[in-house]
Amino acid sequence: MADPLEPEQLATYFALMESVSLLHHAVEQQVRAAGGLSYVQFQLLARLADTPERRLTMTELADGVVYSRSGLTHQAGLLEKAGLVTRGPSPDDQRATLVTITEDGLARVAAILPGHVEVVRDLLFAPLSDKDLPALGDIMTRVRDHMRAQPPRSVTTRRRRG
Amino acid sequence: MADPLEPEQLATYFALMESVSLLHHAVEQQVRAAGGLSYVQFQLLARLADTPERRLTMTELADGVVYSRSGLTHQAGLLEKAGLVTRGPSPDDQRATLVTITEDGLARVAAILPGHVEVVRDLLFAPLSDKDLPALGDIMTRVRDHMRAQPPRSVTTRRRRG
DNA sequence: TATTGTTATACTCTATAACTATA
DNA sequence: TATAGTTATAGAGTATAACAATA
Repeated sequence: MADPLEPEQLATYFALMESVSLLHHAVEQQVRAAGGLSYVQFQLLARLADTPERRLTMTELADGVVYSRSGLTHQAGLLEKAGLVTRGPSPDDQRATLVTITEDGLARVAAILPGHVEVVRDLLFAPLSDKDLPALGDIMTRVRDHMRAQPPRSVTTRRRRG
Repeated sequence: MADPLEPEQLATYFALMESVSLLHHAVEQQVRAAGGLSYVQFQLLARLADTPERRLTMTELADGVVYSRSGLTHQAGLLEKAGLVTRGPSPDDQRATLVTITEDGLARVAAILPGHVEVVRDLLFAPLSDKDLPALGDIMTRVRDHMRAQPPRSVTTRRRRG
């Protein structure tokens, strides 16, 4: 289990991390320039906009975007202060908070999206062939699902070598 | 140019970003638990360790890891204070600072690496087939090289639609 | 003039722990 | 007891602008 990665694995890992770092940096700038939001805030809004009901509980909203409850509370507070979402109690579960995207929030997403798509296309998809797209999509979907299924693997839970 | 991404592109983009976000979070925790470093600090050390001379100028060191000079100065200062690197003038260019990894720095990298590799293998490579690895490596290498070749694309430089 | 790097500063993000309230 | 969320707080990361020194 302590075997080193093969050189090809290592190179692939590094290429993946650096590519996404560069892409993240680029879209972060675009989102901030076009909409005055951080990428995390944009992701949260985009997620809400993509929901039929246009609302999610805090826990649902956090999933995959933010890794601490307090962090999400903070970001949701900023979005609410900016008038892009509202927060209210859930009828189903009195403990839960329903976050709903406002018209302004939808407009903000719409204002950011075209430029965002342009950056992603120019940086990520431009160098890919027609064959690469489904291959990458298939691989990354599988990887994501695998990671989601993993136990949180928090440091405290982590077993050191079996 | 303002055409939306095709659904397959969008799904691929999201899967890529979420996967790497999860992976980044996991390795960040591993690096901090095993070596008391942030991922950026580990990347800087690993980069130095991978160099024949075991030293690079600040500018060379920054490349692809950090996006502001002051940020690198800050991180290099932390690494120096921890005794993991030393900084000194370059004989070739009096303006440049040569950053050299110390024995302690090399030992720190060595202490982190096995667990790091384990996390990467378990999270990223476990769900990949023998065919997927070269495919992903090829694609991400191409994407990275393409992004590196791009003009910085800073917001101020960015042209809006040709 | 352009480049390398540092400093000072300010801001954002994130995480931890303690807490309230509901299931 | 466990879960949903908030608050307060502290720490780390990052970026901007002004600066000094060398090419």
